[in-house]
Amino acid sequence: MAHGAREEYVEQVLSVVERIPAGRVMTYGDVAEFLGKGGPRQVGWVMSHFGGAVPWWRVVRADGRPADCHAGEAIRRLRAEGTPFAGLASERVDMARARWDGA
DNA sequence: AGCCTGACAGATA
DNA sequence: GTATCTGCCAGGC
Repeated sequence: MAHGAREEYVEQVLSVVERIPAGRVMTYGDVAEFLGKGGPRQVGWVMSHFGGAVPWWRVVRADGRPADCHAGEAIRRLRAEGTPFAGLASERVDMARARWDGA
């Protein structure tokens, strides 16, 4: 389809994010690597424009911290669904326990 | 084409 | 711990 490449990529990114179980997270890089195309920045681009329809708070940066522009809201939602954090007062997700590979 | 920007990542100081 | 740089891929001008 025309300009379909972009929309198709958007669809694929959103479908992966949609499948992330509650209490788990994926990094931007993980999503891109799982799809086998694009990169962390492309996933970020998709989320910024179409992420509103999926559990966007389950996509975090590689260090376990949500993106800066919605950090507070994301952390609140992650805590609400029982996502493990690096510390009680930490704003970083415990990646060793919460990281999901997409399988 | 060139240049800047970005919900990123890794390395380095 | 923070600050900065480079690599990455795509969009907008």
